[in-house]
Amino acid sequence: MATGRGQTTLERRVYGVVRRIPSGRVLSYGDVGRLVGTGPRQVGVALRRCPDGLPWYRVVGCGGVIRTPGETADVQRQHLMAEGVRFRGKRFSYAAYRWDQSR
DNA sequence: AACATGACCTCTC
DNA sequence: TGAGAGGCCATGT
Repeated sequence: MATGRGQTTLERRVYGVVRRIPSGRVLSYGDVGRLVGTGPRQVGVALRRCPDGLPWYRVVGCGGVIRTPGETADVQRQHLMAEGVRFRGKRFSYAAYRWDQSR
């Protein structure tokens, strides 16, 4: 059921941050949560809404791991590789591709 | 108002 | 290095 508003304030904040992630860069659920002032799980719930045009695939699990369930995981990996992320098996170096806002 | 759920994270063995 | 258990906290019922 809709709550009246299409999305909550928290969701809008999450989307706002995710939208700012540049191509070829990634951010973990935990980091996004830090930025918007909430926990990692809430970020996952928010991204599950997945609005059109949102680069949701640039949000990954800690340590450069795809935490997305089902076939969506493959889609995400394809998107990331297309932006230059080089996977090492099923993981990639999160430290190397992490979006550093200060730069 | 209370309970169950979840695209997570961190600590321990 | 890898696997398991606990903790968190907003959302939906």
